[in-house]
Amino acid sequence: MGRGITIEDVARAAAVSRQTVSRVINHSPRVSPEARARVEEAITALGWVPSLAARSMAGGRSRMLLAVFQGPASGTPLALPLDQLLLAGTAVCNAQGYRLLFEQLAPGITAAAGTAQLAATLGAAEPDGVILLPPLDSRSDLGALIEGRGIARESLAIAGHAPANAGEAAAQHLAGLGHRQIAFIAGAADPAVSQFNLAGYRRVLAAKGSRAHGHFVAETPPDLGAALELARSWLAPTIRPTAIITESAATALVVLHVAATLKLAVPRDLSLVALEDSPALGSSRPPIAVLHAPAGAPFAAACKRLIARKEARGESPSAEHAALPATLELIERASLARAPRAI
Amino acid sequence: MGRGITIEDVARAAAVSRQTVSRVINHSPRVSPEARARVEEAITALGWVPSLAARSMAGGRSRMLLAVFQGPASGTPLALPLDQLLLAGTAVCNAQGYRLLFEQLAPGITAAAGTAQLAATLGAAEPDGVILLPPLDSRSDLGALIEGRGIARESLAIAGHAPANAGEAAAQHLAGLGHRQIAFIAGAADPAVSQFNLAGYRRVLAAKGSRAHGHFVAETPPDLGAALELARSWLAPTIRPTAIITESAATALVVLHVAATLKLAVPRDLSLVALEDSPALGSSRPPIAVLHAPAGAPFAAACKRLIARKEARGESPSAEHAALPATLELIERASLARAPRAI
DNA sequence: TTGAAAGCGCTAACAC
DNA sequence: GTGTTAGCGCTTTCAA
Repeated sequence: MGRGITIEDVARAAAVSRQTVSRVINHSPRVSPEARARVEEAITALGWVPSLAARSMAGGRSRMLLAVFQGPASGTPLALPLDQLLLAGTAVCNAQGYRLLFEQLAPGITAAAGTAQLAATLGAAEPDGVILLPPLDSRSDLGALIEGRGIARESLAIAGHAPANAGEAAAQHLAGLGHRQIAFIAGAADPAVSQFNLAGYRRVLAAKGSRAHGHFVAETPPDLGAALELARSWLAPTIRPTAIITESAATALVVLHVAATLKLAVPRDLSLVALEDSPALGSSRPPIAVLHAPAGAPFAAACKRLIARKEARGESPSAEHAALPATLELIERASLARAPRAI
Repeated sequence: MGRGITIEDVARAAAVSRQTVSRVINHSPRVSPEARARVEEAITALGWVPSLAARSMAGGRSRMLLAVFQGPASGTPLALPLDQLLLAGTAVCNAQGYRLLFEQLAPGITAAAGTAQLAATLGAAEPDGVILLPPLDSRSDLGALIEGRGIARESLAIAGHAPANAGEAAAQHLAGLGHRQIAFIAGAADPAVSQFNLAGYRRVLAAKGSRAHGHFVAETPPDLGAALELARSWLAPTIRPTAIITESAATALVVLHVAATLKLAVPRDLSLVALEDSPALGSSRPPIAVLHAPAGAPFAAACKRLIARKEARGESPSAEHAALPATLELIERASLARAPRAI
């Protein structure tokens, strides 16, 4: 039905010129209140929505952002929480009248072919801004290509690829609660990430003069059986951790279960933090706290910044493109408490 | 650098008119081989990529598909494997020169507001086709809105919302392997899905004359402790299931662990199938088979069909929009075997 | 087989 | 403040 309504129709209905309609939808101050009112009324009456394609052609702004990521090797699980990015990103973009497009660079693709693919997309879609997702954020050739076209760029660094260290932060937080006997159980999908977190954890304990990292560390992801045994062997003795950091959500649940069987109350006798979230952690008894890098928020922030740059007519494409600091988020849940007085 | 190359530049370089260039990129047969060759050479030489916006305006085809989904209520995990859809969808679309856009309808949004939001997006982006993702696939008002604009539509039905019943299929498969004592442990995020699977499972067992569904069924998702107990209580006795279906991946791992402690060999003494995949299932010993509805494939198929309809100049928007049958995929892994002779 | 003309719907300059 | 004039880069007629 509504197909075919143009700015012309709106202009006629409001008895103004197309330009005035254009000024209204572009928030130009140079429109009289009366005209503006008539135009807005006509717009809603007709249900008109300006065509992105037309605006793109005429205005030189596509109101479109492009997020580029590296596709997973076949069978490999994707390292990126794409759904979170999509959710957070589209929400921000849509709110500002922008669209967000995702572009997948084939996993095993050569540098040259990848550049070509991106170049093609840039040419076709003419995005107003591009976000390079890890591990592409470090590809300077892609960055150069983008900025060479005069397009704004942001690079997203997230957990594991990032300066922020969840292992360190978790240990720090627990130490702040008075804990000294803090354990760590690896379980990240990527061993490199585990090493990174582990190093951070060790740093904190060393700084606090604790030697728990000598006794209470599992460097490799345990399966269910191993995790059960491990937790039992740590928690049954009198000298035991008062807090445990687990990289995987599953292991956190195992620890919780073992604690329960040993009559250890969480969080009174044992604090628990996972470095990975999962719905199950929120519904366990008690729910288990999580410290992780929320990918959605920084991504949304990157989108916002790109849009702001365009809106501000700021023609500073190759300006700042600092990688976002990977901020960590602590989901406080009932599994955290101050350390018991003496241990 | 390359910014500003237009069809005009290519035409000049190839010593033809713009039309000829246009014909070449649109695969018109009415171009001489020589002209075509010159044009193609010029295109690659200049690195020209036709502007989507311009093509959209002039041609009436945006080469853009829109996937609409319902956003998750805050805190709620998304019911849709968005990343899989994104991966599979963009791959198919990009291969055909199309783009795929995702639109999120606010979760608690009213029907009217949802329609308005979709209408706005349809007007702005002018997609060539729209895919309604569950649970939006059943919203006839949205379907009508889309087709009213002359836009092709597909609706995707996936697991749980779909005719295909993973519980039934899993039971059927195990029965085909000779199993009669087949157990079922619920664990889907959505209880309605569990009910659905459970019903299917019961149907199969009843048809086979088995009464296992009287003894070996857990209707509510057990937590870790409950799952351990449950598995032990079922597997320790002489009369026990020879196969177990678990809805959650985590529970499958628990069962595997218990079986190991009881010296039951999987799959010799016990077959195992999960209705949810997870990387951990692939790396357990033995790896655990999965039967699930892969969302990516049917979604990609829907994209393909929408594109094909456009390419075929088939102006049959309100034509067939049959919901895709939710196909199930069995990932055969070493956890499946024929039932032991006697039990 | 090819080219010329005429837009698609909107915005950027300019006038008024 | 408002209208007018040109296009943006491509495809669609229609002629040749």
